[in-house]
Amino acid sequence: MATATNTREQIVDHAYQLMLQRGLNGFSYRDISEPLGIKNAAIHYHFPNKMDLIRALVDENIQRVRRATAQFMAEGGDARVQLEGLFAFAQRQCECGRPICLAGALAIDYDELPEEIKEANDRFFDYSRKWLTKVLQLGREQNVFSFAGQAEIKAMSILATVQGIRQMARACGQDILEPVFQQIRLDLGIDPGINP
Amino acid sequence: MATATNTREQIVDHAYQLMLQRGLNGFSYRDISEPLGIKNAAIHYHFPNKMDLIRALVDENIQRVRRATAQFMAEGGDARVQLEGLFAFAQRQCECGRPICLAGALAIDYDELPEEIKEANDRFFDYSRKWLTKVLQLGREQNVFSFAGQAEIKAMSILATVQGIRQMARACGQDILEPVFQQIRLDLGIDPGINP
DNA sequence: GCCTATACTTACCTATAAGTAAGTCAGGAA
DNA sequence: TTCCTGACTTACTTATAGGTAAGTATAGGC
Repeated sequence: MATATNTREQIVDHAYQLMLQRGLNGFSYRDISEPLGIKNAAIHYHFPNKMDLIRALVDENIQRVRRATAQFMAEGGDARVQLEGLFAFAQRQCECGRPICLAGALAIDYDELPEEIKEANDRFFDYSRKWLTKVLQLGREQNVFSFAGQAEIKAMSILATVQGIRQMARACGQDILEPVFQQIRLDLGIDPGINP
Repeated sequence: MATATNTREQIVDHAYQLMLQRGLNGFSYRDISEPLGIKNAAIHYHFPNKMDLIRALVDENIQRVRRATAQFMAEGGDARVQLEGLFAFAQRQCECGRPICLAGALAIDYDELPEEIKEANDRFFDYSRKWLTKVLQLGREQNVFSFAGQAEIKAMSILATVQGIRQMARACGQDILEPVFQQIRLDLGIDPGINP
């Protein structure tokens, strides 16, 4: 049928939004099927059980970050632009009602997840850390970042800060994002006068 | 009855643990009543509905942080000791199966919460931020911390980092905590040779 | 010894969750 | 033209959730 892939995509889209706003146990198949005007069983047709659906969200999540960073990972580039990309992404997600990221949302339900989903989610963290490590290493070489310690640990630390502030934005509002991003820039010794 | 307050406390204890491990919608009254050898209705007796129970957890959370920091907030003290207290607390919580903090766990379920619980939870964030801001300000005056920007924003940034890394510890294991805490120390220019 | 409040248990209710088996129906291949 | 496959719907099942009303046992005050 012509709408086949379309329905599947719409299910994933809705599930993604619901997952980020309410968590794994905070939404049901009805929350997806009703707004789409389909039946619950239609979701079961595409995703036999809920974990199959969650698996699709995790895969989607990995693909998105890979797409967004593919060029940099292959060819390198301006470190500051990459870092600003991370900030802008978090900002946009907040604005469209997705303050908390998928990997963060799944952390709460972690021991409910089957092993393969844990592994897939871990790959998202691994990839993100590798990307930001490369950004920081290059930025140091380009003399636009300055920080103490290993790039890999600094990368974990910045990812944690972004993760944490997105979580806190739910309570405090998204206005806290930009000041904290500015603090990260300050801590990286970024000269505000020089734009990339 | 002699066991009255005891039962109530045990309910709160179990609920606290379950809330942190599975999130608001990830545990049921049965998960509390069964291990305690009581009936679901006994929980309803103490907490007429689930939100009353959650409210008790949030109150408990605020009281704990106030107790832990009361002396410093009244009289001041060594800034490094306070900061290490935060790190040690996070470390201990991870070790006893509570990687994610209550306020963070509730962030996922935020729009499900009644207004009064949101406000109570916000007070936890506010209080934590005020405490850490004071720690950073004093540390700067004591010449043991050095950082760029406002103490209040730096405080938010550090709280976010701790919050975020605790979330990530669920996936990556608690071994990532200490390196990231060390990064926070480095970023604060803490001299590792001088112990408080 | 009776009374009352506290701290429960027993026995229910209703709603909703995830999931399934069987049927429908359109469109393309043989 | 028939038949098969993909994409569903209809109509169910079973389990569990949160919640309630009425009853019970015990301790302490009078």
